[in-house]
Amino acid sequence: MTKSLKKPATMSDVAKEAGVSLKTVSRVFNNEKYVTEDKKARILEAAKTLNFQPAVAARGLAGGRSFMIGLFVDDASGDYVAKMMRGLVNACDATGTHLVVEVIRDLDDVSKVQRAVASVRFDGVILPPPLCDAPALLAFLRENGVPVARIGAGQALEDFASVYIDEELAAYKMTDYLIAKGHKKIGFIIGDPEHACSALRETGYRRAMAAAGLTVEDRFLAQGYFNFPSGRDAAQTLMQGAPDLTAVFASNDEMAAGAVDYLSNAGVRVPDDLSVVGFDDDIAASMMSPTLTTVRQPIEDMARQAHALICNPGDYQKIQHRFSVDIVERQSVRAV
Amino acid sequence: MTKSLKKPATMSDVAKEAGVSLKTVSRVFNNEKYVTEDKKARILEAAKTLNFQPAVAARGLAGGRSFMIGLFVDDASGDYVAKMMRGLVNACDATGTHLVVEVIRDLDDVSKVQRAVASVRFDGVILPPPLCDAPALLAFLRENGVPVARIGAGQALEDFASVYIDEELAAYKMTDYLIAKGHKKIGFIIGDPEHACSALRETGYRRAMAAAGLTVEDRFLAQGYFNFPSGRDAAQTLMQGAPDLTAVFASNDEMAAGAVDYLSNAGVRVPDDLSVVGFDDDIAASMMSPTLTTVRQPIEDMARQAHALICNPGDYQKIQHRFSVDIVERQSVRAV
DNA sequence: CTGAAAGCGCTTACAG
DNA sequence: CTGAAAGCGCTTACAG
Repeated sequence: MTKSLKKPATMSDVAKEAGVSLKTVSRVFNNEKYVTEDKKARILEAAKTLNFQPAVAARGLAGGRSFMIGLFVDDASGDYVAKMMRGLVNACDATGTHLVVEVIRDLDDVSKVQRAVASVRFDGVILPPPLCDAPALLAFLRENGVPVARIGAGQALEDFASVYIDEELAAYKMTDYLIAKGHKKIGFIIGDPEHACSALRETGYRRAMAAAGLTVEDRFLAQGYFNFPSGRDAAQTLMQGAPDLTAVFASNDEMAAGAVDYLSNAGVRVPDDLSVVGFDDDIAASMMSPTLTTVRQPIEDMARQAHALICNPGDYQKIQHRFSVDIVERQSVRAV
Repeated sequence: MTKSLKKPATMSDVAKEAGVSLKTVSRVFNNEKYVTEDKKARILEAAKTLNFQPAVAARGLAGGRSFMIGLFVDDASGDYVAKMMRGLVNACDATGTHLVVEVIRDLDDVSKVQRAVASVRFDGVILPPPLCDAPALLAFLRENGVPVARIGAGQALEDFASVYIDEELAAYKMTDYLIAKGHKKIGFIIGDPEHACSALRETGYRRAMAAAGLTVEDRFLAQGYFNFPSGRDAAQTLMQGAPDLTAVFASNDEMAAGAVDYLSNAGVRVPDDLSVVGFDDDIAASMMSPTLTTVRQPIEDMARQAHALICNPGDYQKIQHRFSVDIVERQSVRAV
């Protein structure tokens, strides 16, 4: 009736219990073929009664796989990271691999990455923005042969796996959506210049405006940094320079939320006086009021796919996986 | 000029390069004493030029430490998790240890935990709510001798390290704050019953009311589940049954945000018609409008401390570390 | 203060 | 289909 008291069972314990060799046990835990069903069953049963689970440390040392997937982020906060983590943890569970999170603040200093990589020997590393576009980091990982999957990268790179959306097209569509609603003077809040997607989304906005024959005046644009306060500030700038706008497209939801916050405090009603849209379908988008019309990108799925690209030994490089986006219509837009 | 091309350097490489034995190199990387400064310097230099970093897998196998800290959560979303992660990653960086995130959805099913623990052999595991109060999980970890640090646990447990705040006192203070502002009819939105803190916060609220000679009628209470929609629903329930309330204390910020959302859509102005306060100082608290008065608990610091309790070989058990809280005054309360 | 030996728990070739 | 041997890169006792 006593449970396992301290020392975890080892593969040899299982081998002995099942009356087979070490190697045979190893085979079943690695899904190799050539093991009779008979033995396999005995081994699995022995493993179960002994509560055996192969130790990743030993497997790593002997086999060259660490069973560790690195998620490198510049900041662990935010709904974007949370969504990636959900997708990744899920994929990890399904593959017997584990998610280790590393925060890399300085995109130009590779030393921390080098230490992490050298000590953990990740089976692969996931790089969300803005790390996915950091040249120094990418170069280091390439030189050291670390499998990489980039999420939401701004530009394609032949030798790295990548999952992404067409940022420019997405912004184009959203702008077009606003235009279809009758808006002509549409403002735009630019994202953090450090993120490659910022320029792409701006381009999409400009293209859509141009395609509709609408002019983009300088005063229609304001610089933000993908966070709430900068959205607030940008809205203020916009309202001062371009009070004639009927809609504002913030290039992410946090900024949109900041903008709406500023506006409501300034007595500008959304969407009655001004329509506002965002990008990401951040959790904040459904928690604010009015709820925010935004571009949804399937981050959780993208993360899962990124994990797959890393784990499948197939030529993971060269694999570029594009995801499509939807516009989620909520309450923050009004037709004019 | 060629950089490290593939195979990472090993400790033997460093030993050779520095002209010492393997063991001596090992000594300096483990901060053992008895190494002459002279040799130590040579070793460190050799390590640097070779870009050497001890492999955790090898260290783990030989030394019995995995250098992995497990963060077990029931859901990877939310600002609470983000804050913990920030504190933990920070502590990990400082100690050469790594953060592995595992999502445990079923609090009664130990099988997933058992698999993770057996394969990774965590140096320790961090348990935030509600996992920190899950009996089955705790029992398993105890039986297997896994060092544990609980964050925000509802009840003390002699044999597990714990960092926490006095939930009841915090809720008492917040209620008292509202009372000091002249409120007498104060509503309360109860948190998820699965979280031990929910009952404690409710008790704090009730005690403060009683201490002030105020009555808590049943209609002053509504059940929530610590998320936005449930806050919205609870506010509706409250407004229907107790339209005479002048303040509502939501036992976390997400519910408070949901409540405010419902209220503003229902034409109830916050704080003019009704004051609302929350708990946590979630990022949402400063992003909503009005900004939310709430209880701030130092989650990041608590997480760092939890990590320390696990890593310091001292009798980590028995160590119960209490943190204090502050009331953050913002815009959602009005004196009556 | 320093080092040679053994071994951690697996997987990798290699034989059969 | 199965197993015995060697070795992954470190740390642990143990000697000196």
